[in-house]
Amino acid sequence: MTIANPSTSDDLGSAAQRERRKRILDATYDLAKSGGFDAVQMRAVAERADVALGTLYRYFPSKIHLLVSALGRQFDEASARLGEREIPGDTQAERVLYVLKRMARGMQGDPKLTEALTRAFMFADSSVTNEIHVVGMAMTSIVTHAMHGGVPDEGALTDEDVAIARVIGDVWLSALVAWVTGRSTAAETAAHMETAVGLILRD
Amino acid sequence: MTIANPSTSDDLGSAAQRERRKRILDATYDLAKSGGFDAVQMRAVAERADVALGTLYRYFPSKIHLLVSALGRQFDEASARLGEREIPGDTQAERVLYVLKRMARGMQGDPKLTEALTRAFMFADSSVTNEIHVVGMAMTSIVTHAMHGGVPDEGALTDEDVAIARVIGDVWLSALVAWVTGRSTAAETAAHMETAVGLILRD
DNA sequence: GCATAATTTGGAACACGTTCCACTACGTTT
DNA sequence: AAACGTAGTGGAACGTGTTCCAAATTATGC
Repeated sequence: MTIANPSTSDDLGSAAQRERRKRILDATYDLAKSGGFDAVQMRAVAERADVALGTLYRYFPSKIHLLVSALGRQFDEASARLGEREIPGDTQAERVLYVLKRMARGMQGDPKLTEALTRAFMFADSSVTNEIHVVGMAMTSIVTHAMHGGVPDEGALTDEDVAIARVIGDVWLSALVAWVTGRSTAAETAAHMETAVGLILRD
Repeated sequence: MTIANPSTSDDLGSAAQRERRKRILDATYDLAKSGGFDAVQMRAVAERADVALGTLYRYFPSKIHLLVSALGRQFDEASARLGEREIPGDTQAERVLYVLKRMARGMQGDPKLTEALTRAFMFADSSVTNEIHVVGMAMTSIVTHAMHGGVPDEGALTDEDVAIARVIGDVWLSALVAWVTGRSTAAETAAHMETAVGLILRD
């Protein structure tokens, strides 16, 4: 018996499988967008994606895997969009804040979606390492890209740059959780990020 | 009809109620310590605390409230223990790292417990704001105490000190989540915290 | 085109968080 | 001491994530 795992194996399977996978992620996205974490119910996802429950679980072994995969797709897209353009701002801090604010705006426009994806990310255990890694890389790449002003000069990426980007990503994540769970407002979150970036990126 | 809520009301109720509350938190602690988040099952907590399931829910309206309250008790104790002593180290960075490492050691000694409490903390929504606040304050107070060298000179606590402490707390939390969920090792976590504190607390 | 393997389906079943209810025990007021 | 209200008990029941299975469907090798 071949053990196929369409969600993590490198080869993406047949066209029909790729199509199913996309339908599932789209359904997840829609449900998350309209009702948040709680609305992403496995039976509902399966029904909307027009697959059986068992099939859904074959593609994504848990609700968390499913949501984190959807988050990964989001971040990849955001990262690609931002990668195309120059980032305005004269200092690293300004550019990073520009990008973070931009992302924050996007997320605030879809609070339910953001809540669902963030919750899943925070709840993920080690079985979701691969999917998490995708998100972490995208986050780091977004921040380093902003630090370097949007010029794709990858040679200039030092270890310290990456370390800094990871620290900023950490603060961003904590702030996001606080916002998503209603413990802080969007304005407080923005102010907090300014403080943090100001501290970390003193030029 | 008086609406009693023994878990959040300021007055802690009768001695019997305080006793029940303690038994419940102790049971939570024991179960979390031996089996982590999944082992803290409401029926199991109720049974071990010798309380009916309905009573458990009267004291703590959800599993998350329960675990976050237990976490709050932990942090309060840690904060009190640390508050008594002078913190060794010549610079703010050294002292903060000393304290963080100390806490990390404690947490690594009880990985299951740490996993349960951290998971709950990250999953909490706005209905848990009060309990979360207790934890946040304890964390901030631990870090600022370390920054000031352990001398209880509260007058010196500036807004910036608090902001810095919060940023460090954010990084610490993200690192903790990564460690708890098996995405990074204890050593990586420690190194990451050194980087972050070094960046944030350049004297 | 057939035989065989792999995948998908539909749905039952289970686990655990949560809710609800009827009943009992207890402490307070009078 | 009697009546009343509040808290606690025991247990059934419900919702949703997850698992499992037999039957149907689809893909693959010959």
